[in-house]
Amino acid sequence: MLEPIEDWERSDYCGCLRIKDLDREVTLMGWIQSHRDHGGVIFVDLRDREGIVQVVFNPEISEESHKKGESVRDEWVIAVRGKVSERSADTRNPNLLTGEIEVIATEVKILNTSKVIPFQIENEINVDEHLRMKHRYLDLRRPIMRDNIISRHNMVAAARNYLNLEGFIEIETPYLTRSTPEGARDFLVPSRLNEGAFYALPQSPQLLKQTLMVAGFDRYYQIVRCFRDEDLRADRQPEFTQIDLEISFVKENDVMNVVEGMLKAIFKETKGLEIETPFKKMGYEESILKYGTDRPDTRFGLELQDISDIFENSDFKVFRGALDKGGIIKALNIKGKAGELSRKEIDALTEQAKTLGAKGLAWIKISGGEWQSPIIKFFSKQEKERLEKRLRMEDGDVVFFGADSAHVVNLVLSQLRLVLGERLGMIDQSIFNFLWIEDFPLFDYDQNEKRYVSKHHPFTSPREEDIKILDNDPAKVISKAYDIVLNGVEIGGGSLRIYRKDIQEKIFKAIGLKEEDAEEKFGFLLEALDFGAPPHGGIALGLDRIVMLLSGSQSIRDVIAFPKTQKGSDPLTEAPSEVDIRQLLELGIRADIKSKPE
RNA sequence: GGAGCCGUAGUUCAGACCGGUUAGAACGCUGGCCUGUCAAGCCAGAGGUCGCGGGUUCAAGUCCCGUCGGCUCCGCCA
Repeated sequence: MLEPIEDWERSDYCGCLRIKDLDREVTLMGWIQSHRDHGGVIFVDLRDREGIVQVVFNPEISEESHKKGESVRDEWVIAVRGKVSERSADTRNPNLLTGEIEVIATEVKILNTSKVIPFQIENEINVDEHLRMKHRYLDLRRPIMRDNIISRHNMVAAARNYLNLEGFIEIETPYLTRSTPEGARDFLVPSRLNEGAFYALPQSPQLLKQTLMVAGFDRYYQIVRCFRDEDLRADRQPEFTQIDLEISFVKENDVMNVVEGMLKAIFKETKGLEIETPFKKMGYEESILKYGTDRPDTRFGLELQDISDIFENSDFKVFRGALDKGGIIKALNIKGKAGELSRKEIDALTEQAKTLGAKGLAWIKISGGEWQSPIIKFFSKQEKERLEKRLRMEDGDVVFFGADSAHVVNLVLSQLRLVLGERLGMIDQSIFNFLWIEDFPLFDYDQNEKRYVSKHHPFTSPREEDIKILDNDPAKVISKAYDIVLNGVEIGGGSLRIYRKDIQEKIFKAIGLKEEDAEEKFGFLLEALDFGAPPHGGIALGLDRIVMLLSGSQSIRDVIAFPKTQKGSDPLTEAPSEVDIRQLLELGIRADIKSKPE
């Protein structure tokens, strides 16, 4: 039944045929999207990567082709020769780009069959993701997935094109590199030639791209895979792709200009969208204050307000207690939406807040001039007045409160802000809202390890004016780092780097890295800094996340051809897998192998 | 490491709260009819290790314990 392709050559993509191709003899090859057998005439929707066209099998045109048309099933692969003809007015399909025409089959070859597919090849499916991944070759046949992958390709092409024209040189850095156990957990690769030693897959090419600056390649980029052995999320995979770049002899704005130009080109070329540059900028402190996060979604307002001062001497134990423990109190006023939020819904939000570590979620609802709230009875008259004035509370408002450590309050209220923004339809889904966050503190204090740690990474330059307080007031030091945020998603981060050895050593000292440890881990960089390192800076953009936002996908997995599940496994290849004991012996590695029959 | 939701025909789900006859529906699949459909239609039919293991019970898809897997989130992600 199956026939070889022989000398048949495809003349067109199914999805590309139009009325302009009328009367042409074409040869198509593709998959059967659906077949409709009317006993006489048979219709087949033939699909390839460009789309679908209707093929007609008419026994009066070709008895043999019609017979084959009767036998075919969904997802079989066929080749069709036939003539492009115009559909009559009443049989046109406006839902298909090819809907004005159809191909009348004169000759057919069945190239391959298919088992019955486990899920439909169409956009709107609701199928377990494990099943989709196990049959990824089918999942990727779905138009929406195909478009995501193609859109990703177009985006990379646009980025390369822009950077090439701007004088950047793409340079590859090794994937087998050295473990530097600062930051994320490394994926390790045992070295056979050096028993007991390991390579690490790079978390980013950070140190090597800085080395390239010292080498004089003053404008570098790379579309590069990075690896981090941490837990997965909807927007986090253990291997992901960055648009990584680094430039010598620049200031923050120069890097930002390149990124803005590149994103402008990408959106123009892949979406036909004009995005406005330069992007808005916001200081880290302002972002935390108003939005409770360093990646605010600024497509809508709904800002948080710090009201700690109002309750400094309050009798309300919950609020006062939070303050006494060094915490804060913040409020979120949902203007005029009291009618839209039921008590039941507020209770559900409270439960949600608890999963984030809050002890509860206080609220006040104003309706008919009445303040309804389980906590209002604990407020003094003065507190009520100051609250009303500060939050501009009016009839119809709902106010939510967070009182806890700054971390919990910001986490809970920033989440609540997003949930309510979405729920109440305050977000314009058609907008792409870019924002730079700058003036990050250089360090965070790690409570567990009782030491300062780099907020960005230890090669980030502090502001010149802060170098003198590095030793005695590290918490106050501001860095020359910048993050770029799109619709509340961090899509990239970068900084001006340290290019002087003495300052780099000071930073290592500030984060408690001993001289000999610094020497062992980063000795090559420190030495390079001693051989004429130019001032330089750069950024890394998360390619997968940008494609995710650009395509309106809910998960990064939908823009990666072969992603991993939350457990880091791949249902298609069944990676990771156990390995042969002989492989381990060669590597000088012992492991607890669960015995597994052949 | 922790929290939540989910797992029943090929697929998506109902059945579970309140244990009891032969586990249902839709789509898909198979066969038949059908010359203008495009989510084709009509008729007939097949299809189940209720994720897995253990427990309670006269009796478990349903209750209990454990475990595996998928998703979301916290921690983690310099």
